[in-house]
Amino acid sequence: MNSAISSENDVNDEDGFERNKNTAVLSRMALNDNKAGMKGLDKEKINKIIHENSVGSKFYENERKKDAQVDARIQKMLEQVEKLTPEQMETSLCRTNVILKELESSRDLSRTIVHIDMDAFYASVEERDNPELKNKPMAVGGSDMLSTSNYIARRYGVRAAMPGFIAKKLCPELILVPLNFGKYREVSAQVREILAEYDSNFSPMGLDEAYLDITSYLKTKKSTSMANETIIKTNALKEQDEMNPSHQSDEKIGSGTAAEEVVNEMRSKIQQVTQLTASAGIACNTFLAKVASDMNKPNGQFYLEPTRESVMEFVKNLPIRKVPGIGKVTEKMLNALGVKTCQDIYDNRAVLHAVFSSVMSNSLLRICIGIGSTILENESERKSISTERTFRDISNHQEMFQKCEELCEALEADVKKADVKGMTVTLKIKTAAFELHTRSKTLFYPVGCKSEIYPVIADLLKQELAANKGQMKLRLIGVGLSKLSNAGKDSQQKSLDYFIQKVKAKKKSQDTDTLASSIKNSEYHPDSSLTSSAVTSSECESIQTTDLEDGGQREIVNGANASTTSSNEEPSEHILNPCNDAADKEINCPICEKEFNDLCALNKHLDECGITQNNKNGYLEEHTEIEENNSVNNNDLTQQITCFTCPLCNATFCCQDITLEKFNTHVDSCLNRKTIMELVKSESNYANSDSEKTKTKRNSKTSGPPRKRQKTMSKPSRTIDKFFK
DNA sequence: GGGGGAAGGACCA
DNA sequence: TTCCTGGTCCTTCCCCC
Repeated sequence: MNSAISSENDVNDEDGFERNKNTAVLSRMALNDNKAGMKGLDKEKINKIIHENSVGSKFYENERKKDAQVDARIQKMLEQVEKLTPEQMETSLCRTNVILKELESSRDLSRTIVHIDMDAFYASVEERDNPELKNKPMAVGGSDMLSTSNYIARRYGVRAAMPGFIAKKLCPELILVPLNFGKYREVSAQVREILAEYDSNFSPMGLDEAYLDITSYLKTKKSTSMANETIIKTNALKEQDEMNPSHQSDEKIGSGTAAEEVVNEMRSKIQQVTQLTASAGIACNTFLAKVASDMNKPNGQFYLEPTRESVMEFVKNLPIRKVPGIGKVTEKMLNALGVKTCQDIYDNRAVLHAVFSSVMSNSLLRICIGIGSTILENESERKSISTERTFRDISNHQEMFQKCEELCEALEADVKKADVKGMTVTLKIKTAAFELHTRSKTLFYPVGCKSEIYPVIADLLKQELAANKGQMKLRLIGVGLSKLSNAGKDSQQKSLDYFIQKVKAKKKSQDTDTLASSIKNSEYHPDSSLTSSAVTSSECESIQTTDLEDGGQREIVNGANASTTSSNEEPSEHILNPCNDAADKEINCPICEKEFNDLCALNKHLDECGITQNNKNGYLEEHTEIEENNSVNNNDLTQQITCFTCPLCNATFCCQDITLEKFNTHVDSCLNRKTIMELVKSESNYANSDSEKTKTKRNSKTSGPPRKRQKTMSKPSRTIDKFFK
C-alpha cells in the first residue's frame, strides 16, 4: 500500500508544517487544471503565485486547518488498512466480486444519453455581445470570485472559483466582466428550446448543461428513415438495391453514426441560434456521457460506443478526478491508497470496500466498470431554499441581527416566488476565520414569512452568541428553509390546525382536568429551543466583555458600543428579542389569519387582535375551517361561521355570544400566558406513544449552546452516489 | 439498535 | 486588501424509545 499523505507539497505534522509553512503549497489551494483548456500549463509557476498571494491570509489558515483534518482522516484510514487481516481482505474481495457480478448483470447499454455542455458559457456570452473581448484574457465575476474565464485566460491558470485578485496576479491584463444572469438565462432558454426537440424530458443541470436521452428520437428517426427507404425500394430495381451498399447505413441508424449525426445537428442548431458553441458526450449512461463531453472541448463531441469493451477501455485510464462526484478531498484520500485511475479502483477494490462506506464503495465499483445512471431526473422538487451574504467582518451584535432581518426579508421573497414553505429554519454563519457553522431548528409547521422566520433565526443567533460569550466576528450570514412543502392553502392551514388537532386528540384521550393541571404546572424553559426567549441588553453586555478562552482578548470593533451605549440599548433589545420583533409585524394568527409560528409573538398578537374587534369575522371564517368537531353543515357557510370551539379547552362559542376581546381573554386564561409550544411540551408528558413528544423533548434538551461534536475520523462524505444510482 | 434531528462537510455549477 | 452563492447528498453524533 502506498504511503499516505505523500502529496508533494503538503506537510502533515506540526513540525513539518513549521518547517515548511512559508514554502508549502496546500494541495487544496493548488491549481485544479481539471478543466478544458488547461492542459500543459506551468502548474508550478501558477501554484507559486497562488501560494504567495494567499499565504498568511485567514482564508489560507483555514484551508490549512481543513487540510490537516483531511490528513488526519487519511492517517486513520491507513491505520485501518494496516490492521486489515488477510481473512478480512479475502472476505472483502469476495463481496466486491459479488457486487461486481450483480452490477455487470444490470449493465444497460441500450440507451443513448447525451451530455451537452456550453463552452465557457458566461464568458462566451460576454464575448459574443462585446467582440472586443475576443482574443483577450477575460473572466466573468468580481475581484472576490470568478464564475468562469475564457480559454485565453485559462492559459494563465485563471479559472472559475478563483478569486479575482489572484487571477489578476496570474494575468495582470485580465479583463473582468461583471455577471449578467438575465442575459445568461435568456440564452439558456434558447438552448433548452432546441434540446427539447430531441428529448422533451431532458434534464437541465444549471444554465449551461443538460442531459438528454435521445434513444426514442433515434428510434423515431430510424422508422421514418426506414419508411422512406421502403418507398425508395419499391421504386428501385431489386438488383440495384442489392448492389448499392449505402442502404446498409440503415443498420447504423440508432447506433454510433446516427447518434453522432443527431448531436452534431443539435450543436449546429445551438450555434446558429445563439452564436455560441457547445460540446457533447454521447454514451450509454449519464456518468460516461458527462466525462465524454469533456473529451473534445471546446466545440467538439465524443461518442463512446455502447459495448462493454469500449466502456471498459474508456474508464480504464480515466483519472479519478474526472469522475463527477470525486473532488479534491476524495481524490486525496484515494491517492493515499494508491488509487489514481479507475483501473486502480478495480485493483484496490478489496481495500476500498473495507475502509469506505458501502455507499461510497459501491459507487466506486460502478465507476470502475463504467456503470452509471440511465434515468434522467426531471426537474426534481427542490429540497431547500436559502440566501446568504458575505460582507466585511462584523462583530457588532446589532448589525448581525440587522443582517439577519434583511436576509429573512430576501428569503421571504424567494420563498414566495418558489411557492414553498419550510419546517426547518437554518442559520448559517461564517466567522472571520472562515469557519462555517450551521444552526437549525425544526418547527412543527411550515413557515415562509419573514415575521415567522426571523424570530427563529434571531433565537439561533442569540444562542450562538451566548455560546461564544458574545465574541464573534462574522463575514457571512445565511438563512434558509428546508423540509419544504408547497405553500398552498393546505399547508398554510397547518400551523394552528396542527396544534388544535393534537391538543384535541389528546384531550379526547386524556382526562381534561389532568391536562389542564399539566399545563398549569408545566415549567417554562426560557432556554428552550422551541421558545423565543430574549437576551436582555445587560446580558448582552456581559457576553460581549468576556475574555476569550484562548487567552487573547480578541479585538471587539463595536462590541462595547453595542451593549453599553444608551443609543444602542433599545435597538439591541428589540433585535435580540424575537418577540418584540414579531409582535409588531403582521403575523398570521389563529384569529385573523391562517397561520402563526412564533408563539411568543402569538400571545402578544392575541392581545392586539382582541382589541381590534373588526377582525372578528376573519377569525370565525378561518376558525371554522380548522374546527372539525363542530356539528356544522360544511355546505352551509352561515352555519360554519356561527359555531366554533376553543382549541385548548373545547369550550364552544357562537359568534353571537363572544367578541374577540372575550375570546382573547379566554385564550389568555387557557394558555396561562404560556406559549402553545409549552403546551405541547406539557402535553407530551402524557403521551408516551406520541412521536411529537420525542421531537419536543429532544429539542428542549438540545437547546442552548450547541453541543460540541467530537471530531472523529469519518469516512468521506459522498455526493458521488447520485451520479451512479 | 433504530429513528430522527442537528451539525458538518464534500461536491457541483 | 481581497476567496461567492445556492443547492444536494451523505455521514456522524446524540437523544429517545
